[in-house]
Order: sequence, then structure tokens, then C-alpha cells
Amino acid sequence: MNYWLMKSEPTVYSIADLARDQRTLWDGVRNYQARNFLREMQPGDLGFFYHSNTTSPGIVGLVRVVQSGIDDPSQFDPTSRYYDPKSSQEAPRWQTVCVEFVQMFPQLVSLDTLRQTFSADELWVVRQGNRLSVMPVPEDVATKILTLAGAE
DNA sequence: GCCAACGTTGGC
DNA sequence: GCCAACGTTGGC
Repeated sequence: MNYWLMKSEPTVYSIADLARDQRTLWDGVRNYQARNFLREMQPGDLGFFYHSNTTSPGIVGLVRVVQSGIDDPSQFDPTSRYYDPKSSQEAPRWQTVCVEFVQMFPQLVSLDTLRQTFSADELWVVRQGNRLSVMPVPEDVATKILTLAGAE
């Protein structure tokens, strides 16, 4: 079982949206490094839900991978903002996962707190200029995040 | 809204 | 394969 960090802009899709929906397809990732991490994910893996591009960026909750290795349907949809004309049903470029809601954390673990607690090598989200939207989280880092979040 | 950082594209 | 131009991300 592995831990991950997954970014989403709350104005696009927030932890509250996932709490309502319970499950969602993590579609729209169009970066090869992030896609490669999505491909590595296995059912049962846990993901930290990170709110980006907002007034208080940070980790807001926890999700669980329920299905992996899914071809992202938005790549085939010409009306989608994530449409990729260079992709095809025969040779899909983009894969993703389905995740389920686990919990909203009692406390936001802010980017400031993450910076104070972890090095850029431990947790890539604190790297300056980091734009990767899906990244691995080492288990010892994950344990500390859960403590900082006041999670059960 | 600004802008630094960074990934991608495409001409050569 | 280089690299300038361009588009996007995301903190502030």
C-alpha cells in the first residue's frame, strides 16, 4: 500500500465535492510524470487531497484508490477541456484512477506547515516552483501528515 | 492579477 | 537535438 498526494483546485473540484459524490474519476491529468504515478497506483492506496491555487493551499483530506488503470475518457471527448486530439481509443495516452472519499481532516495541513515540517526531498509539493499534480508520499511522511491533520 | 517556474511545441 | 516561443500552474 502506497501513499500519494493529489492536487485539485477547489473551484474545480474540492474535498467537499468528493464528500458529496463519495467517488470520482480523477480525470484531466495531462502531464506525463503525473500520469506515470497514476499508472503505478493500486486499489487500496491512499491519497492526500491537496487544495491548490487557493487562498489557503494545503492538504484537506484523504481518499482511497478503488480502481486503477482506467483510460481517461475525457481525452476522447471533443467537448471536454481535457480533450487530446493526439490520443485515440486504439492508443490512449492518458490513464487515471477512481478514488473514494475517506475523510475530511479536522485540521488543514497548510503549505506553510508542510514547508516547516518536511524537506523538498521528502515531500515534493514543498519544492519551489513545483507543478506536479500527482506525487508519491513516503510512508513516514504520510504518518506525520496524519498526525498534523488530527486524523484518527 | 502578477509573475516566476516549468513543461510542451515546433521550426530549424 | 537544440532552443525560443508559448501556455499553464500555482503561490502570493
